[in-house]
Amino acid sequence: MAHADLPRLENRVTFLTHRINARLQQVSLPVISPHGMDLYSSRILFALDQNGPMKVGQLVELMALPQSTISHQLKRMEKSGLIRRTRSDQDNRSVEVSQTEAGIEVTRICTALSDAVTERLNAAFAPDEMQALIEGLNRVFEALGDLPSLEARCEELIAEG
Amino acid sequence: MAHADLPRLENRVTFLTHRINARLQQVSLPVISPHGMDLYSSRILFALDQNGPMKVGQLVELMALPQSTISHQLKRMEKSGLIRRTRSDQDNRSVEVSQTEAGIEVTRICTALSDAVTERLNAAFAPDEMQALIEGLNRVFEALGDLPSLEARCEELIAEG
DNA sequence: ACAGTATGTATCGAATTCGATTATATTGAA
DNA sequence: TTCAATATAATCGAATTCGATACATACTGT
Repeated sequence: MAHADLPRLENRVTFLTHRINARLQQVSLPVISPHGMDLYSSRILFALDQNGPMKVGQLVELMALPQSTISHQLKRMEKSGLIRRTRSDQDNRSVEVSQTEAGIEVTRICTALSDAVTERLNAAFAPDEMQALIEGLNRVFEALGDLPSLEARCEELIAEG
Repeated sequence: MAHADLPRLENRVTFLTHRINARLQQVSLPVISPHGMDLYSSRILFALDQNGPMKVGQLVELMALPQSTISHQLKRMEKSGLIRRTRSDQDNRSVEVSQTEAGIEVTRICTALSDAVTERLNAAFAPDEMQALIEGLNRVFEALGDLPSLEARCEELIAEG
């Protein structure tokens, strides 16, 4: 419970993931921004390519981003001709998102980028290490899931001083 | 080399780190935004508290963000009275950043938040697992370091089709 | 000395993010 | 059937991000 056994900033998982994302951004933008893409839109295309058409809500869930952020991304992607948005027949509230021909073409870039990164990381880890890392990251994501109790604990720590 | 052995989006390290960051944002903002903080400024305060005064360039390095982003953050943090910026005596080009009294006070919130998250994650992992995870993430960060060759490999993959 | 280059930050402007709100469609209950 | 509650996505507006550029100081070789 003492403070002393808590790690320094550079050894905290969430700080490390921040740095990884920040650096990935620097690697990725030069490759994909010439095609009018960024990391978010790139992942959306990747997901559509992998899963087929998806509802907006599913993309929000997958990306774990605010709904308005996804909505804006999709609007831009539609405007630049990468995706189509069509209201579902079953439920007219929801919207189905699918790649256009142009989108499929651009997805090749996104896939290549992600594959290049994945190759690079696979080269830096033994297969079982990589597997453990992926499982660990999934567990981290899950552990962040119960937000209310985490906030509560936080208030507690603040009160403790 | 075949395509088939590359993992799905949900099992790629960089996508997992993205989701972790996105979810962390959702956990954190309710706690710190009432105090005028966000994750970036929170980490900057944490770093200053841990390391003492730092130069702007050191913060850029640590945070792995664009220099202009850090500069803007610091400007806002100075404006809201959390930090001081003073030009270095040794080198008048560089600027030393340090916490103010108010900044030290707010740091308690930032630390509590980070500690609450760290506690939560420590509870979800055995100590050696956590250690392996941290080392793995550091290795991921390093592996993303050699940007030119990564970009080159990417172009190669695009060309291959 | 001093031109040329390198280094360290700040600023500018366009694009993006995101909480709050609005718009629309569906469901359920009286 | 009617209408309140819920579900889904788009829009609005303020704040943030970030590449490009400007600016100021330090270094270097001649």
